[in-house]
Amino acid sequence: MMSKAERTKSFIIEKTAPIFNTKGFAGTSLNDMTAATGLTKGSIYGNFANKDEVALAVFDFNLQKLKMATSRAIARETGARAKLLAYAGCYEGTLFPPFTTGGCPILNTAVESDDTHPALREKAANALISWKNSIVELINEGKATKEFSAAINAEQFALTMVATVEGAIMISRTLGDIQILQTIVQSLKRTIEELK
Amino acid sequence: MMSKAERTKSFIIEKTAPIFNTKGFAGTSLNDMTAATGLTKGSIYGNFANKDEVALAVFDFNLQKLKMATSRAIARETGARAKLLAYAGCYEGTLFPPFTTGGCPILNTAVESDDTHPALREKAANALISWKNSIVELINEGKATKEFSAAINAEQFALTMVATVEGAIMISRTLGDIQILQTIVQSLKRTIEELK
Amino acid sequence: MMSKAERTKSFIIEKTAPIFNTKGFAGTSLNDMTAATGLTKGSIYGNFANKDEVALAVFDFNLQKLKMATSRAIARETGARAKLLAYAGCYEGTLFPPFTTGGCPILNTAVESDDTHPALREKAANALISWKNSIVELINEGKATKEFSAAINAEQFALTMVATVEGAIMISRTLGDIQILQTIVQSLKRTIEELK
Amino acid sequence: MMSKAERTKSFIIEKTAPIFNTKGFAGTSLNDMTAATGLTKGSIYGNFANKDEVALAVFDFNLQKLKMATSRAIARETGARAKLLAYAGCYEGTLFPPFTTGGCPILNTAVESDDTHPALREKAANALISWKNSIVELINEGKATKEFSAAINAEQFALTMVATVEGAIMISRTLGDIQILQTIVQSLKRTIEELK
DNA sequence: AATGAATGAGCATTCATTCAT
DNA sequence: GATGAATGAATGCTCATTCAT
Repeated sequence: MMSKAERTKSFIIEKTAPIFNTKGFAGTSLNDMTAATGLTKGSIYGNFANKDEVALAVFDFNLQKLKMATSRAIARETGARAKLLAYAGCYEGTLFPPFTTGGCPILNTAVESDDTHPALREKAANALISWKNSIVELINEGKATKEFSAAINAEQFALTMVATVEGAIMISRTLGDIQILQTIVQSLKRTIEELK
Repeated sequence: MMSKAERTKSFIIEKTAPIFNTKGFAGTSLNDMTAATGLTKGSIYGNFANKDEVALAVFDFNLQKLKMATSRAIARETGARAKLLAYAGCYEGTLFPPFTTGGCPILNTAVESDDTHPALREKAANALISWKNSIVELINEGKATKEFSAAINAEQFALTMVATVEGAIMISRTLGDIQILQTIVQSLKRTIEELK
Repeated sequence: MMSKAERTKSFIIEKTAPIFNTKGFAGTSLNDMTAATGLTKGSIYGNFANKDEVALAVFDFNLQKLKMATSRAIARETGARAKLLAYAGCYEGTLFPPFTTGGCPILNTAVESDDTHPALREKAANALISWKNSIVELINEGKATKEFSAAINAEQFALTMVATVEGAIMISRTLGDIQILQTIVQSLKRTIEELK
Repeated sequence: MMSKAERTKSFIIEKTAPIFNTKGFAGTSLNDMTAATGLTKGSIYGNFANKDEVALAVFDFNLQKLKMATSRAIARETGARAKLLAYAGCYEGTLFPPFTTGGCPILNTAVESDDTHPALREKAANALISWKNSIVELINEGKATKEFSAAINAEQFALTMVATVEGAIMISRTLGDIQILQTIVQSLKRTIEELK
């Protein structure tokens, strides 16, 4: 069972996660955090060493949510191609409210932190690598079952797929038009279907 | 010829552009701006109404630089396919120092501003649309000259291409590895070459 | 035998004494105190009403240590002059680590508290008076045994001696040079030797 | 003529000097400083980089005042012994309000900063050394004019004199009794008079 | 057109203290 | 008797902005 401290930490993380994902790390103030949680500054500092620690925990929380959504979507399918298609598809439903507020946390964190916040940047980098690796693995499984040709450059394909999805989310949110995300994902799905 | 005021405005824009693109709008302080220009706060406020106005002008400046680089790359080539390939290729050299500091200004601005700064968000949105439209136009030219099949969904292709490039820049910068941008752009180029 | 509560109180006093003497009353935080003792804030407040109470007890503890060192040094000698010389001499070994950390607690407390903390100021004042009085007593003993002339102004001599020792400690610690304390104490000893 | 900035800096220094000398560096808050000056925090930070810089400037200001008082007292006299006596005497009038609030700034700064604030500690150390040196110089002048024997250990005498005066101020202020300072200084004066 | 100086709201963080368990 | 968790006021400092000169 969870201790009081663990419960409060989780509570702070859950309540501040959408704010960090919307306003960014620098844009989220301690006042925003007390307003969202109803707690005092002292209480937040009693549970986390500083704002950085909260932000890092929030990133982990957001990432965990994302990973669970994708792995659930993949688990439903059988066959490497079907799993890959499910992978591509699940971002349409996942990265918009109410499931997620403020867009893709990996994208947001990566862009804000790359020149300014090394600890967050590294977390975003690891998330991107792990995402890419899980796609590479799916392709290798497909190669093993002869669904895919052994000639496919799995690394290159995976990187391109991740790039396309992230770029699609960015464009879609900037133009305020979910349709665009769907259009680009549809294009990605065709590429997967045609993969030999 | 430029008036004194116009010259000072340009000077402020040029000197602060790399800072805004690196630290973001919220992360760039008036102190950063006076340090970069050697001017006083009063002088900056004598030439711009507020920090927003500088940021908007800086975005226009960064975008203009980007557009000139791409249009120059395209002008060199003949034929729609060759121009499209040149388009894809030119980001490799353009979005890293010394030409650009801090990555792609459209991406950075879009991600920071989408939920927080409507005026900047709109500028980023317009830049994305105009970028996509110029690709659509190239494809339509290719259709006219029979280089490309009339069946191609130009809108979808253009959006996907922009998304892939922007995502590639993000991943590449987050992992601190230019090679990744090249890998993804290579994949994009093959798609363009195979376009029928 | 000591009760549990008394033992904990003593433990807190011993562990925080060097911190109070080094950082001062205002400069020592409850966090410093929990770090030094390994106890929680609640535990400290369970044994003392507040930070003031700890500081007052710490002063008594430091003073007690000092008094024991001087009375032991004096007890070893016979004759008023010899005892006076021993008195002057013992500060050289007493007021530096490991015996004492942070210098003379009377001096430190007096200077910090004189305008800001009446309760501590009074404790320091009493310590100075009692110190002076014990010197006056030694001189009077010397007068009784004809070691010293009855004409000596004992009060004035004692005050000057205390002032000189305290000033010497201050200079020595500020310049980071124990030699200075020895030089001044040597000068004081000569005055005592020449006392008629 | 003084610039506005220089005048404001001086104003801040003059108004906060008695507070720093009374409450100490750590005990003086920015709020104390705004209350004493009537200025805002922003204005103070526009004129000084941080609280440290104000404290250092305040120390210099206090020291300057002290030095002017002593050098004026010495200048009035002729002969090394007379100057030395004047030196000893002038502390009685100088280190109490209205001339000085909070006691001797060298003593206060030295005791507070020796283990906690290296920059202030060094300023206090330099002040002590310079004070001692000026006494050494007076003694050497007396040796040159045959007022004093060449056998006097000037260094030792000067250190003892500084120690005695500083200790006297401390005791006097802690007991809240100016008489004590006078008693000790009288004892010091007799030592000077008897100096051969 | 530019400067120097000021403002006051806001920032992240630390403080001594309390109290239910 | 001790703990873990919370409080809210205070800390030193930075912010974008203003305006008399």
